[in-house]
Amino acid sequence: MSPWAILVSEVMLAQTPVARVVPVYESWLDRWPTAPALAAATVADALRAWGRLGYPRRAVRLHQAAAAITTQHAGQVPRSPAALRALPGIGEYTAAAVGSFAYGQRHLVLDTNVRRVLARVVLGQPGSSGSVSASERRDADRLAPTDPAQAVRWAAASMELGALVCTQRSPRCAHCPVVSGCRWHLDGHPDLGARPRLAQRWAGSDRQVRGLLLEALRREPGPVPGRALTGLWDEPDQRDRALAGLVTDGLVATVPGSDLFWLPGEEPGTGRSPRGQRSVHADHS
DNA sequence: TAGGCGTGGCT
DNA sequence: TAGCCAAGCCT
Repeated sequence: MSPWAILVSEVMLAQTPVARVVPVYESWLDRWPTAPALAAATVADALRAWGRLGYPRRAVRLHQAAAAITTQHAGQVPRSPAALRALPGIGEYTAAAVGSFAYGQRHLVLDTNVRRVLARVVLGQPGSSGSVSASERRDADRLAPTDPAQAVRWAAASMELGALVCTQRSPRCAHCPVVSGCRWHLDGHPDLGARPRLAQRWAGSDRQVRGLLLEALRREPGPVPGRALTGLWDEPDQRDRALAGLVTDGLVATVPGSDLFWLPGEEPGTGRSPRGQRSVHADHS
């Protein structure tokens, strides 16, 4: 796998089950095998190829990252954590994962699975929450091998352990290779309360409306009148709010007052490079 | 820093 | 059935 392929996989796998990622990932890399290839496409192309993976802003940010890689790094995914971290949509975890799995560097790859494993084994707690703490980094740094190649293996192994064995709801302790040293298991699986985060209501949420609107725009080849979107949701205020949010987030383009909406990159009109017809958001960036 | 951000399978 | 859950990032 190329560093670009690894970067794409990490972005897609964030918050999305691997089984759903695989087909999109394969067709995506088949179409855009390098960052410059994606950068040459439109955001609309990226959003349609993203399909129903969810969190479509990831597709927009991946497109932005591809552009930055093309213009600022000669088309090559950067190696340094700082440069990776500076790319749109690349946070601490993804930068560490790309540095590790693409370039063989030693990093603390603290995704939700690794953090849960460490919380249970080291602290005897059912899980972790919030942002990564200094003590979590100390524990991870103490446990990870010093040698970079071994540290990469350790990172991959600890992620797998959390994803397949030390799972959130039904941990398979009988099959766990480190159960004998797991403080949480030895303590009898205490449930120290601390609910991670209350699940947000889905039905009737702005997220649901955004999903409906974007799905409709993905299906259309070009600009769509706002009135064509009204039938998708019966509360006009919420529909307008959701649409405005999509524009703000760079997922939808429009011209203020025009009542036309489209996926960024497929501007209506003359067909010439339409400077003034980018999204409202882009005009201020 | 808590909350917003999609989607669909699983229990 | 209605939550719960899945390799985060950003503001």
